[in-house]
Amino acid sequence: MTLSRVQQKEKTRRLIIVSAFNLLSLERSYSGLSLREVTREAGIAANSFYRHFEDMEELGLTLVDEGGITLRQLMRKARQRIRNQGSVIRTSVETFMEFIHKSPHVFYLLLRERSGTSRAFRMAVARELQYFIVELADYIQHSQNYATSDAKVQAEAIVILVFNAGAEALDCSHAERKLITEKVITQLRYVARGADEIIKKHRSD
Amino acid sequence: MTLSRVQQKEKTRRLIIVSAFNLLSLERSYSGLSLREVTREAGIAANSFYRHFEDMEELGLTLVDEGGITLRQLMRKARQRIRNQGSVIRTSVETFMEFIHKSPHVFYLLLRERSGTSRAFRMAVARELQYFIVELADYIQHSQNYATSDAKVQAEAIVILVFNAGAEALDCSHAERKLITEKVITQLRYVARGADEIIKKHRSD
DNA sequence: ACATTAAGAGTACAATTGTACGCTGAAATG
DNA sequence: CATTTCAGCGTACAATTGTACTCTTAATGT
Repeated sequence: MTLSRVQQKEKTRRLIIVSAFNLLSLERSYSGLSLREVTREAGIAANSFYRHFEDMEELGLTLVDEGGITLRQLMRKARQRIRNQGSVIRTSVETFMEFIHKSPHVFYLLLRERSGTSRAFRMAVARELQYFIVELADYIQHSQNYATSDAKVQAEAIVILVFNAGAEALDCSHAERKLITEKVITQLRYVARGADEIIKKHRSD
Repeated sequence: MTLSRVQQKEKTRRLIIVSAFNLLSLERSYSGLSLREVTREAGIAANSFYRHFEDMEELGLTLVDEGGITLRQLMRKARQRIRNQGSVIRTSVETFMEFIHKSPHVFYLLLRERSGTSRAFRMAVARELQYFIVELADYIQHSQNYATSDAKVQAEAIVILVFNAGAEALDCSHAERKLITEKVITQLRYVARGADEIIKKHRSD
């Protein structure tokens, strides 16, 4: 069975994307990757890269987009779990930790490029996190009946704390991860409770 | 006036350190720096680098240490301000924002190497942040009379939120910075209030 | 005063990089 | 069937890299 030209091209494109992801690790960031390394990993000629991407930046932005999709799929799964069993905070955090464990390459990318040297990358990652924040803010707003802005400030704090806990977990053993998970859950409870107290108090003025 | 040999050496060493710091920017991370770039900036021969540092990693760790010292000096200043005028949260945040504005190069380094590709770097930055966290936890513990572990969890959340706000502020205009400052202050109040409620409640069980 | 030491410069080299150019073969088009 | 298109390859080249080696020169130890 022979592939059509567009099918073949798409296949190679996927190959490049997957190879780039595979090269990411704790010791290797996207910005530290060379074009040639990626093509070597993909098993294609260095020049063929240009048939698919303008340069490494374009590939990188594509990876961030793909990573974002993975992240949002996870988010939906978390919401489903919450409906089935309960505890919003615990379920969200545990789902996120599971994500880091299962798709570490995606997390390496988002974590590093979030504060990397390319403004385009930083903004791309920020945009992905915004999806996360907006969805969470929406949930908070409706379940707690807060103003939109209040809910968003709270949601942002939560996402940042979870994200950082994820980063911290990368360098740790499995046992330590459990501790980090419990710690961040406590922190999120502080945020949730504090927001509740302050917003409600302010309301009764 | 001629310098002694050790004085001259120290002077060159400082020159290398300062040059490396100067090369850091929003678009340029330490890991993206080459040994030759640093020596070029310093105006010395590439090989002379080795008279002072084993490799770029050793220089980098030195920079993190120096950055940490700058950060701790700032911390002391903040505590002094608090004694003089009041609001712990607001004063701390504003001092930190001022630090980012005045020593952006140091902040670039800490921000990026915190989640960089070198484990040694990550641990070095984590250690610097730990100083910050421990001091803050100490303050909280004594002023609020919490258990050590409770205070530390809270302090960690606060440091992470402030640090992230700093990172966010880098890409922003002066006006937007003000908004970010206010936002993080709100978030810290949530944490402080939530911790207070939960810990006190737990105590009365 | 002389011998030693060590900081710093200069040259050299192999590796690796991004990318320009031209070719090939097979799919698409007419 | 003849022609066009284009994904992928190979070669080539200039830049840049880290670092090994040797030389110079001036401060230091005796």
